[in-house]
Amino acid sequence: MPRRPRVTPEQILDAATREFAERGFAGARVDRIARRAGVNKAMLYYHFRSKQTLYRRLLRRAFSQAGARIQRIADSDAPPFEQLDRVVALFADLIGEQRFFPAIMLREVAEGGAHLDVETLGLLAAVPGAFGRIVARGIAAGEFRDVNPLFAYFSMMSPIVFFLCAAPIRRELGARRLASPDIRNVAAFVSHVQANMRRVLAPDGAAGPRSTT
Amino acid sequence: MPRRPRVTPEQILDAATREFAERGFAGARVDRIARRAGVNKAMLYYHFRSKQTLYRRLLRRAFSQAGARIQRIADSDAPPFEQLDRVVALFADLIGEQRFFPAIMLREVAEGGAHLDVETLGLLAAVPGAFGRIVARGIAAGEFRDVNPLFAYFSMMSPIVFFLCAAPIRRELGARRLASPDIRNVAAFVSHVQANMRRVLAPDGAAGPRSTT
DNA sequence: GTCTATACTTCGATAGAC
DNA sequence: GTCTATCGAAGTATAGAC
Repeated sequence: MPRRPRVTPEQILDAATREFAERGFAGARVDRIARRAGVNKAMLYYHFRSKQTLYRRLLRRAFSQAGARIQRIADSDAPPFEQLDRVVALFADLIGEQRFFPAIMLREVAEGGAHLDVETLGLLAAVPGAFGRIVARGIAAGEFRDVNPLFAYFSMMSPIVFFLCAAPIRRELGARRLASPDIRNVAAFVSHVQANMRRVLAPDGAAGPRSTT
Repeated sequence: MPRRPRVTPEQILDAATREFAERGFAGARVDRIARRAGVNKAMLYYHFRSKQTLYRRLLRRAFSQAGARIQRIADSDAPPFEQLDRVVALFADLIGEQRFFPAIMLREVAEGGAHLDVETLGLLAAVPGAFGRIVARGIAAGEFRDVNPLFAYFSMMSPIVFFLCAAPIRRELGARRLASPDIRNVAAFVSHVQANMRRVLAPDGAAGPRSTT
């Protein structure tokens, strides 16, 4: 029975996520990823053919997880407005669990998806896809007003990702008294986005239901 | 009377904006910036001390312009909901004019502001600052409901920046039939965000005014 | 599977002539 | 102000022993 390797590829992916998040694809150093994961460079290249392979593998892992969990909400029999609240909270949770991943998303968007291959693109597309099904179902049920599901996706996801990623800059601005320092509260912002989305999707003339939490 | 230099520092800044947007700070190549601007590397280093100096200078230029133009809207005597519509449209316009800048913003946020010095941070902070004054004035006038102005800023700015930056990826997904290909319409998305913000800021019980355009 | 040592390349920055 | 040539540092990737 073979002994479990001391450092698993999984741990290398974790270290790489952090490095790519902090420095970007070009700025990431394979040396540093290896050191952070507790392996040497040769070991890393043994498990992953190249820096790019490593990068794509961690993207696929994160997109798969996110897509599956959103789809689970879509498949639940909760009413549309509750699914909406839940999916907003899920995004914040995902970021809490994978603290370094959203920065990678931001960079990849900025780069125009330069490092994405077809398989990774497919997994990425499943995320707005699953969200879109929630919105479409709400519209079909007459609970949501008729909006473009992809527009709704961007209106929901972008503020969450942006606000949470910008935490270090907001902290810096607060410390230097360039902005009010009291708005670091992530939970408050998540509630704000939930309230926004209820208003955005409420049918004309209705104020939309209050929080379901 | 001295002859105007063939290539002005201004042109170098433009070339650098594009290069930094496409490749990020670490991925940007000084050689390429020089070539794109039509100067040689030594000339570039003559005008700008280092890669980092160049980078900060272009950030300051863009933040100053954006901050000033938002403040101009805030200083106008247009009613709050119209100022809101205008500032959303302004963001889209700014991106149209400085097509490559938002990608730099996205990356800088992802990086936690690692390349920003105090002066640049100050100019950056003026952007949400000016927007916040529009919101605060609307709240004081009883036209907007009471929301955190910075929350409102992120709710407005993030979708615009994200959606426009993601255009290449959306195009790619459409071409590969991984997503519906028909949603490239920037103008439609801007209208969507304007409508969203009116709903977000409308006082409780009111549906908020219709479009003012 | 694990490691050390290193080959090969690229890049930021500068020297120094004009 | 403008240019050519180049230095030195740092990076990805691999060779080859164990």
